[in-house]
Amino acid sequence: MAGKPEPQRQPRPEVPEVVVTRLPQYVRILGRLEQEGSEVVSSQQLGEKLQVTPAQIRKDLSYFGRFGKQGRGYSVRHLLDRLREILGLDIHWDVAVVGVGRLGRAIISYPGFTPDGFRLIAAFDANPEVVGRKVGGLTVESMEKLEEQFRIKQISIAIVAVPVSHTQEVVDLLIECGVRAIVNYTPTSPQVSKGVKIRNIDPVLSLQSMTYYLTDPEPR
Amino acid sequence: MAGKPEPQRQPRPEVPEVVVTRLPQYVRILGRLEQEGSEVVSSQQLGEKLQVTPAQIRKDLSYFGRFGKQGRGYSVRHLLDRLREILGLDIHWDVAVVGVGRLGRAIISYPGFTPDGFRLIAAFDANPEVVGRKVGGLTVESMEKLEEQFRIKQISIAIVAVPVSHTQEVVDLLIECGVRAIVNYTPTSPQVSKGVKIRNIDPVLSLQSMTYYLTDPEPR
DNA sequence: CGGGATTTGTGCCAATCTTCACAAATACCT
DNA sequence: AGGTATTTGTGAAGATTGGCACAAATCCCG
Repeated sequence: MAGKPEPQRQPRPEVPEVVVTRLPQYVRILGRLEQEGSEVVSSQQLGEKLQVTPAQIRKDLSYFGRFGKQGRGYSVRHLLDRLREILGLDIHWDVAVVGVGRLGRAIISYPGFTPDGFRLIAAFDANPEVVGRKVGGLTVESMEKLEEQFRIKQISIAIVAVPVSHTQEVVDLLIECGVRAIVNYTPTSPQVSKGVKIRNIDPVLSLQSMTYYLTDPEPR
Repeated sequence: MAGKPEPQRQPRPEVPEVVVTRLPQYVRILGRLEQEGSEVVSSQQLGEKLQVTPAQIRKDLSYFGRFGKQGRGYSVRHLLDRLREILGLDIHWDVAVVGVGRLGRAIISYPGFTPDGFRLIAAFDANPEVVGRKVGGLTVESMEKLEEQFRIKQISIAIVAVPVSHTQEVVDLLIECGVRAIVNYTPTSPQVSKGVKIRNIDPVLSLQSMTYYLTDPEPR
């Protein structure tokens, strides 16, 4: 009756969010190390590449298990596999873009954006002049189709690049359609219900916070 | 001898970096409030718009002075002016882009990127086929011209969008040329010397950390 | 095969950051 | 004018996060 055993995911310990945000960085470095042919790496070496203390890396990893070997370090291949599994990067994710203005088009067209494991499968826009156009291999659909498409295709990740004035409204709609993860490119911080994750990509805020230090006489 | 009095900047208290990163968000909201015609706002109201506790806002502001009035709140206009001053947003900043590939072009062409007070004034690329081309009103210059241009024009902010393999090298060069603030669009975390600020814009990391929660049975 | 060198995982402490809670000041209402 | 309702600024408590330092395990070399 029961099919092949599901890839058994570990039960979830209580993990601080900061820790989770660091894991993809570890994955990235480990990926590069693997490509370079490294088989083993220590928390020391990893820390140097990431500007993080070795203790932090070990502590972070310890939330999920014991992956290293004393006196030796971590198997690059093994740790990479485990971390991908933990992050859910071992399965494929479908992603849709909402808002196909200048910014949306740039996101869709930029090849480096969708990393392994993510696939852009739909794009939506409210502007009738944009609907129907092909952008980077995708045909832009109307907002009316959004709900149906998200439900049919079970899309749980959305990228939002609509005008500021419509952001909250669109975010609400997406959540309503079952989306649980949103990358928000608009210069706003939309409110999301519990259980929904949102990440704001906001280069302007970055710029504006750095100028604080530029006006400072003494370097910090 | 002495010219007109310099706009006297306050002496700098010891301010946690997280606080500084929140200030631009306050500025943004205050800007919108001002446009809407609000004259006064309380930490309570500000907090609701930003999903932050009122206490945090008051504490953040208290690092820089006393801007509010008990029983009333903050003058939108006045607080906005003070924060802009504190962040150095009351003066103009010249910015240059290094790396004019797909991503660099998108950044340069996207009108929403450069907010008030920032101006893109130069672009550089190593590829001879790109050098000399016009992109969004800028003529791309060769990397050989970079040092001279940065020094002559006293550019202290750079946006980096070069290939991963050249990132550290370019960052080192920029710092050498006097740059003290860098917005890095490459998927790496370059090392910078003390006194130099860098902000990494890395949507892929955002995506990859959210999937952790998507694989979780219980919503967090 | 034995001893020194590495390196992990973690208990514990330190540092940082957030929130509480309240006195003091102001506004508003009757 | 007096009394109630707001709202700030902040000291202190609380929560979170980061780092030290060491026992235990493993490796490596002669």
